[in-house]
Amino acid sequence: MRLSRYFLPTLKETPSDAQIVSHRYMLRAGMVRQASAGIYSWLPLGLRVLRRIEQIVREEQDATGAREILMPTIQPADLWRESGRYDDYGKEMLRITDRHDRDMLYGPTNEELITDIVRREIKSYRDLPQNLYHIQWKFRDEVRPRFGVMRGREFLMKDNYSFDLNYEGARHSYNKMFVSYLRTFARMGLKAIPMRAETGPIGGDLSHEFIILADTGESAVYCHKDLLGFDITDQDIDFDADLQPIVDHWTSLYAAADEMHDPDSCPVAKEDLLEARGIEVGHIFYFGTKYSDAMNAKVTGPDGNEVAVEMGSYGIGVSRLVGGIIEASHDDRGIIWPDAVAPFHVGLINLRVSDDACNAACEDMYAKLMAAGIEVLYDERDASAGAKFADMDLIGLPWQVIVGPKGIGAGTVEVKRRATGETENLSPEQAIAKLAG
RNA sequence: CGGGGUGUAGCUCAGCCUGGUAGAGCACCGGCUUUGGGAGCCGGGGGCCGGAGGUUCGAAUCCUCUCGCCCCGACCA
Repeated sequence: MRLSRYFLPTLKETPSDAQIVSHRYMLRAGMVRQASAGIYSWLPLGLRVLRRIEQIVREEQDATGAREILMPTIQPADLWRESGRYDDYGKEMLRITDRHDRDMLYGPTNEELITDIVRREIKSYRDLPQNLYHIQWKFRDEVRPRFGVMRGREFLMKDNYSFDLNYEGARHSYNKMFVSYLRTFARMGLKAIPMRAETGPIGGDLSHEFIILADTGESAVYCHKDLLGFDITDQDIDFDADLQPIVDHWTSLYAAADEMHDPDSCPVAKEDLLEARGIEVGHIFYFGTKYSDAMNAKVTGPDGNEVAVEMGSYGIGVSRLVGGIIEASHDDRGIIWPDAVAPFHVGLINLRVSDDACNAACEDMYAKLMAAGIEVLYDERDASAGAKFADMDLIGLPWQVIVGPKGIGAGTVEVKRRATGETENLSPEQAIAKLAG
């Protein structure tokens, strides 16, 4: 992509209403613009990151056997009256009336809709288990939106819902998501720690929040420091196998969010206890037959009797992750994208567009990088070197290739790793080989 | 929803206390010169000072009401 033909409105100065670092950088890097409190438009660079994250989530969901659907943003109020939540939800739910004076709402979540779909179509235990997900915009009319996209009113969320015949099946569905979430966040370059969460009226041990650590996290978290060394990426997972050992391993060490932590009864020795700030990026829980009972979602079991299906629901805050990743990965010059979610792999900087040799070298490099399947953002604007360096550091692409008259004379280009600042002078061929590898 | 703050050019802000008809830097447009970490000079465009009402000869400035946005708390993916 040629930068002069892209839409990347970067800001040199920090907009005054952005306080935390991810919000400031998302505005400055031209990723989003605010439409209203907690509601954002996504500009090209931000959208690319959002799509990257979404795709990783999608692939990891598919790998578990979950199936993607797409439910609407606007839902009829009647379904929520069935479950009893229309009155319970309060002002967080955005209520709308259509032209026929029917009560509608902008969905804050989708248990009612999915339960309605499943109860119509799933009649026999033979049709179970089932796990359906979608990635869709939600709206919760937060009293106080803040932190940019991390606590918006409108947000993109992956949510899915599992349906099983019995508790054992539901538990396996839950474990699948538990393991899947570990893999999903690890692929994004994040260290996410599962923590016991409040389970509400159902009780039991089947609710976990997945929290990434960042100094600016919104809540305090406490965990055994050895948890940071756990790794899920070094093993192949068979989602049909018993996943309980993996879950047991990850839950063997203490980890608790603020509201679940009691310093007096904490089993971890002080020197082993990590106190940090965290951002919740995922939440999974089992809720049994809460909705299937209320909404009459039953199947005929092997014994010929009807039973309410066992359900669980699982959420990942896709748009929140964009901010969360920045919180976890930045420096004082800008964003440092993990490779897996970076909007482009390489930023190519032409330091002197008025120089024929420099242009020719850049054009050649640009064409060859693209031919190698590498996503490149090519800064061929007629701007000062300093401005280009500053913008490229700000938008945080993993690699920079800097082409200027100095290097051209020596037959080299400069390859810089954004995260470390390390640079190497390489021939164009060596540079391409390095970036492709 | 309680408490606090803020609204002046695209952005960051000054001017307000002590009323006299709007400014700076950056950005933008034109020209020339520059060119390895947000360049220089010259010229230019852009603002019903969030909105409504009031006081006054006169309001960005004082008063009242209202709306937006931000921060702290309670609440939350």
